[in-house]
Amino acid sequence: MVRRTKEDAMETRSKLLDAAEALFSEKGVTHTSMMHVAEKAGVTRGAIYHHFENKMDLIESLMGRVKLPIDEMREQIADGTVSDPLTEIQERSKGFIARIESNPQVRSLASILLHKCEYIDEVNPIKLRHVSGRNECIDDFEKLFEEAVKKEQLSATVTPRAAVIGLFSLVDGLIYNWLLAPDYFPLVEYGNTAIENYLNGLPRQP
Amino acid sequence: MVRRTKEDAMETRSKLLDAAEALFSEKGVTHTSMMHVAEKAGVTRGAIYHHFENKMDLIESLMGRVKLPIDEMREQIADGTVSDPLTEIQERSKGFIARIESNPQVRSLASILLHKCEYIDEVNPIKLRHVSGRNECIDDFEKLFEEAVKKEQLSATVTPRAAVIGLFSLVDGLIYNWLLAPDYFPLVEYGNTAIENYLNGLPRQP
DNA sequence: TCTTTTACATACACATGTGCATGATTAAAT
DNA sequence: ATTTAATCATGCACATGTGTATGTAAAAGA
Repeated sequence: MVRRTKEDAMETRSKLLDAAEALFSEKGVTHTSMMHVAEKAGVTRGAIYHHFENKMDLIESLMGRVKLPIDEMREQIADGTVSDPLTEIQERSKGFIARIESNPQVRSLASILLHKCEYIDEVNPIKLRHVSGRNECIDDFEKLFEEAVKKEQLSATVTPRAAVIGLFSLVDGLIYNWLLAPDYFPLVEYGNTAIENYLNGLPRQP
Repeated sequence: MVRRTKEDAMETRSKLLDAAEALFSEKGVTHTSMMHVAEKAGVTRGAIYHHFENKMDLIESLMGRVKLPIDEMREQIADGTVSDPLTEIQERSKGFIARIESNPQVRSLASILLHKCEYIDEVNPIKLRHVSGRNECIDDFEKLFEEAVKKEQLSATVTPRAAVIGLFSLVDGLIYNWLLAPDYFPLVEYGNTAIENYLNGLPRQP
């Protein structure tokens, strides 16, 4: 078979991305060759190099295909100020880990980001994808914490930035460890209580 | 030069391990070849294959050379029961991240474990090194939390295991994010307050 | 209908990495 | 003093991966 219809081409492209996603999250990025991806997708390497420039381009397309939880959060957070910033923070954090557990594709990408690739240098698109939207997201949450202090939900001694870093680290650590061994603990159950405990531990207004 | 003294041999072995450690944490494990290590150590590949069987053996020796913070904690925790388990937990957690920041070699290994290798399968010695002592360490901390409940420092509603998972995830996340961009936040300062906040948020005895 | 372009397959050239076998020289053992 | 064995260096065979150039048949366009 050669030169099928345009819809067929998009389908093979999707199959290639699916194959890459599965193989990357299973065997790691560097341990997966283009031939592995092609075989899994049922085509030859030529098909890959027609749709993508190289492995990096393939990875970028893979990452750009899904909206990660962090991107979704940013969109929701953008629309105006909230009345109860502290519970807003809590709900968004819980929704974050909930999406990791419920959505298999998001889980695969998170696994690739956290466990199946090596952060070698600054120009690594995987690393960029990981930290770019994240830093902006941290800024957004910092504003929420500032609001919480302003509304006297939290003590003025709370450093918003430090509070955000702690919260994000907690969420990251939960996901990191859960993906390492998903049977070891229930992510949403333990994660939700951990988030609650952390937020409850922040100094309140006397 | 060939066949030097036995002390010389141990020195070249050390140089090889040093070179591997530096290169692994800089360029990633899979992107570092045996020739790179040999060149950095000032020898040829033959020297490596004399001292180590293969890359995996080199990695294992690398990991076994230093005592990671988690190993140190386990030793200290073993000697008898403590009077104040909650502050014991807090001090150990703080000491953990403090050692990451202060000891460059520990920091390098942590960077390799968290960012510079791919967890491909179960027999990966790096992954084993990472999770083996860890699970036992979790068990130890679980006992400390049980003690804290028994001594009525914490409410009986606290699930010790969930509390440990949360604490470890927080510490892991802090280290993970800090190693990703050390200039982004002060690890010990933010980390200590985050740990305090988390522990303060655990339900207390009324 | 004819031409052009697309969507791949095939094949080649090249680079890189590994494992091992062998060689050379001297420390260590006898 | 002689033999043995350790410490590397050197070189070969092999495998794997990449990028690209070229071929091909059908879809798209004119």
